[in-house]
Amino acid sequence: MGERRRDGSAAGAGQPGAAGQPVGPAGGVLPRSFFARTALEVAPALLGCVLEHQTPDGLVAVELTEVEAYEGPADPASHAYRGRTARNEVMFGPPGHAYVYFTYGMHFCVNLVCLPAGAASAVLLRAGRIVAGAGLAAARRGGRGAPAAGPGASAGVALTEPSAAPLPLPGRDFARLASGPARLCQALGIGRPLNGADACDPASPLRIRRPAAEAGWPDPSGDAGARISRGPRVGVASAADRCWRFWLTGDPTVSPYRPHVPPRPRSVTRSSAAAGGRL
DNA sequence: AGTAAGATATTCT
DNA sequence: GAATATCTTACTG
Repeated sequence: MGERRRDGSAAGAGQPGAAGQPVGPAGGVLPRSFFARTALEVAPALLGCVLEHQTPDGLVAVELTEVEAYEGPADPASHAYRGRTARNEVMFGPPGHAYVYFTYGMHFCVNLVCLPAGAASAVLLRAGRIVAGAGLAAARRGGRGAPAAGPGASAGVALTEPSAAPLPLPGRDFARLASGPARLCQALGIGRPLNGADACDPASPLRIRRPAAEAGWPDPSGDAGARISRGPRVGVASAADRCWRFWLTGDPTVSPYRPHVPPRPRSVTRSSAAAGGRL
């Protein structure tokens, strides 16, 4: 299980046309019944599906390459582990909706809710390959050496010059556009306003579509199953033994696994220094 | 290559 | 006050 690849050599292979136009519509929107199962069942089935966000600036779509399942009360790593709060309320709602949360004071992450209303379960969308709107995605990401996103920079970025990041990007940069849950949100322009959006509604700005024509989907037990790997979730301290992270084997957009790193003892913060901390 | 530090919302102790 | 489902930049070898 812990197989992982870090090469980006094949990244350009799936890049959209030089004009950055959509390569073609994916399949129809996933039915709500698709999400009326446990996150553990939904997660691997989501791989290869297409998440798209329509805004006045344009459309950006990604094919999901990496996801993680989070169950509710039985999963110590889940936001729902300790019950309902203002933040995780959407997790307790009907399936197929987006649970967007803000973390580390800077980043957004997006989940898709599973199980019927009343139960809390969701799949975290960790990475994807851009299949439409790569130019817009790159502009949102700041072109390349994007300055660290300040609060509020992830969602309403001023796009004065979309051509600032012409395609094709170098393979490595293209692969990194949505490689990681916060990067994925930034590339798609997903922010707090989309919390609760119905991804199963074709009229919603945020939609989840089935693959255009994936052999073996949605039954991963066939040949397609060989392309899916699984391992422990990234960055979770508790329940690290649960292998609830799923990704497309060898895909360059999948972020390398990072075990949870316990925070270093903070040396001297402003507040502690002001309080008279020694050094 | 790897390691360190910073930004700081939300929740829990 | 401390931890967290993160990412970027700056530094060292």
